[in-house]
Amino acid sequence: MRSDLKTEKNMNEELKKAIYEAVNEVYPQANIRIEDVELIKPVDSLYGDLTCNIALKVGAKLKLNPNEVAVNIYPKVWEKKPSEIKSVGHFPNVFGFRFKEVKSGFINMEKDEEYVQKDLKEIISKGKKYADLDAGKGQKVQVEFISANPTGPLTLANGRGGFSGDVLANVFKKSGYSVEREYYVNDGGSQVEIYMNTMRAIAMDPYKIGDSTELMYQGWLMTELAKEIRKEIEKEGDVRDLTIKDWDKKVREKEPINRILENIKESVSKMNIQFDNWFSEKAMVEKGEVDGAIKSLKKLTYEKDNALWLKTTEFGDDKDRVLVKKDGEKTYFANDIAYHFDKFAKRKFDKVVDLWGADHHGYVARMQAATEAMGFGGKLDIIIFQMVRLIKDGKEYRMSKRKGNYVTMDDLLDEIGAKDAADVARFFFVSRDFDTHMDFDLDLAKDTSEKNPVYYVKYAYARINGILRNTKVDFSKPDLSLITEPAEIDLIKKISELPEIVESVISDKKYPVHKFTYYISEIAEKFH
RNA sequence: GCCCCGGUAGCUCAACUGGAUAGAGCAACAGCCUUCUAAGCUGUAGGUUACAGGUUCAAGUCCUGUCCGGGGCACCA
Repeated sequence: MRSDLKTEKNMNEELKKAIYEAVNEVYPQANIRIEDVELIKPVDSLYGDLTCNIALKVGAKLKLNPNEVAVNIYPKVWEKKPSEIKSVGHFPNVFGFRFKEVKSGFINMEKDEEYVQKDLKEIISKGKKYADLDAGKGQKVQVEFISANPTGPLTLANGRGGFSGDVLANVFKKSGYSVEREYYVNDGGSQVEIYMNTMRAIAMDPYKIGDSTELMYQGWLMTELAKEIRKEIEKEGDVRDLTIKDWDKKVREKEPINRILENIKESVSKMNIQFDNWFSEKAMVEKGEVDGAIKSLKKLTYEKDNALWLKTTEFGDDKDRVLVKKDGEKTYFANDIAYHFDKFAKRKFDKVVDLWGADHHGYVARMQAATEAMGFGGKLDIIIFQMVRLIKDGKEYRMSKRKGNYVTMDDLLDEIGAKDAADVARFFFVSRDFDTHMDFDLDLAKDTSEKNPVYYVKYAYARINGILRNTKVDFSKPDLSLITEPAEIDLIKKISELPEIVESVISDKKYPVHKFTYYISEIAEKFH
């Protein structure tokens, strides 16, 4: 089955071919290959809808004036008859684009009106399915994001990773992939033990920790939770004679990790994110999967200083890494390898995308190396996103000194205050390139006027719906000949860029989802 | 010391992967509207893309070096 989008792509290919042939007819000595012919979207619609720079290249090669070259080439192009399009039929212009002008050596082209109308027809008939691609047909992809340790609440950084991951998963779905969203719960390993021990210590003697110490927010929350748990234990009976062992047992019975995980799940749901899977590290370890994964890598490991090492340097890492420590404990890295082994070997994902904060970038090389060592090279993409600061009243915003400088997602959503706070946060967090440090402007986020880009877009959406409610137009039988206003055509052209944008986001390993926020702002602007 | 990311208008950021006159939103300024306030509408101005070289017909974009900011360099997780 051939989608209309493919037809457009094919037409572009035909156009390229026609240009290529035209150049070789007029300037055979330039030795232009078909790959040299580029069709580019101009920076400004002033220059039309599509442009070709081939005359600049030929001009440079043959030391000729590019303008003259362009003028000599373009008439030949539109003499060409594309092979395939004939059957499609009725376009007065066979390529969907007609010649506009030669300027600064560029051959500028304009999209044909009938072609624009055809786009509109497709947009109307497909509705929400417009720009659905089949690029990922039959492919399983997993997006893993947030995955914050269940030892504290979600913070700003998790907001960025969370919303971006969720949006990326949507884009994959739009591109035809079967998508799974996953949260990796780090509930195993020695870190949890340390956490439990600290909880027990605070619960036993909450005043020792006291109010005087400058604790980080996570520590602060931990203290609150430990005090709460102590109160519950006190209700159950006299605590004066309890031993450390008793305390340990009782604190564990209160399941502090699960409580925090529940808190995280609530925050995630407030963010309108739905995970398909909460993957427990602990459960994986208990199933013995780590040993299995290590075994599968046996040929690439060696013993040194009583520890077991993986030769990650053979796959581009700058040093080898320890899998099993000399005390016999497995490293976090070993668990992570098992986790990714599970994703690829057991669950058979064709592609996995992990979203990590910038503080994990040093971990990328070894994870990629391990993935390659396991035989799944090229299937893992790791997105590193830069840090987030919260700006309020023009200054970096911190919570009270006692709580340190962690700002939780719950606090942020409360602070924004609006009913649709999650939408606002989503838009803001997603609107920056992953490589850019982000300042989250709280004052702007709280503004509900059109100054706030989120509401600018939302109001446009509301107006569109208002018009649709009151209109008598029958969209099942649109009269396209009524579309003549330049503003209308402009808007349709913009909307019809969507398939291209979806495609470009998904095919770029950096997955620049921020493009969508700019795109919808432009649509809203053209609509207004 | 080494590695990663950034440096673009007063501020926060874009720039479709090397193309044309570097664009938006805030803020600023001018005018209009409103009984006042808040807001709104129209317009204006704002740039040697950190700096110095290099490659190219063409560089914010690629290469080299320097400076500044952020992050990271565990048998931690």
